[in-house]
Amino acid sequence: MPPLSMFPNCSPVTNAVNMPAESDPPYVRGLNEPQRDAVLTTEGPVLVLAGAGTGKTAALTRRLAHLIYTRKAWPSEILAVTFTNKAAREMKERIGTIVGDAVEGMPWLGTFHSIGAKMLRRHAELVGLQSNFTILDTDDQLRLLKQLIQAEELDEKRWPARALAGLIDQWKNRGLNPDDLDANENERYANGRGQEFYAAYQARLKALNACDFGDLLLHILNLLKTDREILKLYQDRFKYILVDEYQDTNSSQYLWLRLLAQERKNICCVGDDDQSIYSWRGAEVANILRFEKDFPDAKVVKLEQNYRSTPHILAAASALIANNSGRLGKTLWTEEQDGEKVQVTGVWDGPEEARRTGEEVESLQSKGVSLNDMAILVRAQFQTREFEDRFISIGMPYKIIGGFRFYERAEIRDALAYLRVIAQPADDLAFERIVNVPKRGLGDKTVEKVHKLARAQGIPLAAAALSICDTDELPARARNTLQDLMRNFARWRTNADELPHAELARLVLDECGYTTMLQADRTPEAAGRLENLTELTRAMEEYETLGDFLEHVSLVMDNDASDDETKVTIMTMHGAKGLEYDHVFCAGWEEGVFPSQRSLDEGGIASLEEERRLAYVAITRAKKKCTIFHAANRRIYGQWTSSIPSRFIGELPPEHIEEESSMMGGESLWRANWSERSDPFADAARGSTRGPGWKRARNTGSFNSTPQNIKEARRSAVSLGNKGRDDVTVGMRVFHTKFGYGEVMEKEGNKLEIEFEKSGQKRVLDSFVEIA
DNA sequence: CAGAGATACTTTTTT
DNA sequence: AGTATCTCTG
Repeated sequence: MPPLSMFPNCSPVTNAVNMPAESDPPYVRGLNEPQRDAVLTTEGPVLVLAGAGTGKTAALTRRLAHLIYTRKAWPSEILAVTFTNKAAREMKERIGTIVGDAVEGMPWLGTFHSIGAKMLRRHAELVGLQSNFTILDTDDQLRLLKQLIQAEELDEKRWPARALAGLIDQWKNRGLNPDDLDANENERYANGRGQEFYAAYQARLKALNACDFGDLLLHILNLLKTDREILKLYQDRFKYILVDEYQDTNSSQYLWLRLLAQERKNICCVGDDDQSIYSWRGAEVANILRFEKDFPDAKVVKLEQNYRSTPHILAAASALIANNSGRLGKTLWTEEQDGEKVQVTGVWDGPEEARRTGEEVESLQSKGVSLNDMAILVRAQFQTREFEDRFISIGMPYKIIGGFRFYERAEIRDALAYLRVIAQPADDLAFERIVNVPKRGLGDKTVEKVHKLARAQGIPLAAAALSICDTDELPARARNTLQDLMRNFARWRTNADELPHAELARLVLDECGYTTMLQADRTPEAAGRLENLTELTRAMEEYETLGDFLEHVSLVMDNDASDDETKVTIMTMHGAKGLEYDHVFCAGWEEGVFPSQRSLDEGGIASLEEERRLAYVAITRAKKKCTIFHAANRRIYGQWTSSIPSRFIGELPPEHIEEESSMMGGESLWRANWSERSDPFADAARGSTRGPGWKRARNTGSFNSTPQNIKEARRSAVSLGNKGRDDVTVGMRVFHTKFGYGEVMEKEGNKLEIEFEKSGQKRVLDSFVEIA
């Protein structure tokens, strides 16, 4: 690849028109044929099917650079949508290295949501909002819905706010307004009151001058659909449209794109159906198929040469994903030759998994591999804990991506709530959040009265609070406190005009007693909370206005603390999409964990296939080596459960993997561990519903060699505890065929810790000993 | 009204 | 197991 720095800041050339299209501009050098196509086919619809590690981002950024460089469009005339803010940032950076400062003028590069927010601020009044509307996060949203449900005196147990939130989200993702719901959809909440609640929620949002994530898409979609002028405005503006991770777009986003691209049809979508892992969030892989229907003359480019992984890794991933049906079908290949096989390691339990991973990480580190080149991928957030514990105890630097985000912490949200009330007195949710934080004696009773007044007069809570102070409605004490608070807010609002907002934040935190409260707090977390607040005010300094900052907070809530230290990364597989590491450790590949129990219970085959795509994504993150762990025992919901290896392990071709079990007795022990728990239906079902994975496992005699059907596997993964036998007790002398005589030191379920006379202390299964 | 204690519930995955 | 929310009591 030629150094692009040879063309530093290459500003758009003036004679771009004369530039022969076939000559090689600097930014296409080093690209393969399909990549070149993807970059240079600027006119008309283009669909790029890009397999994992095929240089998709390179092609994408260069395409953008090409458009700018050849002056086909100003940076401000390109709509470029990415899936995450991080991806947007990276793309901006990479384009910057090609076209220099021109990238600064790319206002329309971002996620659908951030672009939606930007548009909505301009046209807010058209949907009944003011342009300084608040973007609610899930927490606010949930509280709001709870209030609605309570107001209707619905049984919250039967109709949880969460469920309603999920439905509304779904509807918005599908581009459905309350009026668009059919009877079927309506029936999905509170016996046919779905529409009613959805509409009430929307009305409430409007009153609060707020919108949720889904609204950022839906409001704009509505505008594009109904307002010809607006549609025209954006159709004219966006000469070129570029969409990354197209397989993860939902209906709403798809409809956006179709409307916007209708006129010029210069739309380029890049995606990989095999990496679609967000259907639970409304993403529709079918959008890829729809693309070719809507744009029949679309040029389809397939990127299939993989530059990332070794052949073994690639082969393993390809074989795995081949188990899915209805794929568009790509054949990834690589010019690389050697490389290590994918390692599959069975361990006893979760802690051992973490220990082994730690050891491998240390060993790699001692060989000179940077911690930054290693990652541990898990299915669900709770799995990170085991690793965190272990890494702390061995002093291994690590970072956990995802999990609680900075702006989701209570103290941060409290601080922001204060600022929100200052910036927007109508923000009831924020007001409610902090009215009694820190505790100032304004409890439920007081708040309820304020609420009542607010509802009666149709005014915001803050306004109601103000006027209730003029009455004798409240006891003197509460009234004085509330009055004080409201005076404070009035003063802070004046301060807001004079002080930089970071200063204002510090002042408010001090004066409202929040700082004092934390200082008085003796719990170990308090110090960290104070630090977080300092960090918050520091971060605020980077933004022009409070509004800018708040927008950043609601939309760009990722917090990769920019630390320069090298650390091992621990994150979910979802979080790993789009990333790559030399060494990848995949943890917890067990039935019930991965594929997750939920996907097995509900969602059927489609959901299982999504899990498989997730597995595919995980494996293809690895450049040099991929290690997969599965544990025989794991604590789930605080309960020890035994589980069997994930079916996905069985789907990996034997010639590309290397299997290992850390347990003595190897496979026989595995078998023993769960063959005992016989399922009454196991015999009947045996051999009938077995997937391809099991077939292979049986032939090669790996650990999961006892025939099991899927149903049984599910059971054992979740509902079977380790009761153990009760005729063996601590202190008893027992005999083990391999280790001889010994004394039971500890008993935990069906596991025994035994001090053997000859072989020392071992951990064995109770079924393997007999009473001596 | 606040703190203690009981009890229910949790774990996908994210903008 | 841990937390988060609800209920009771001072």
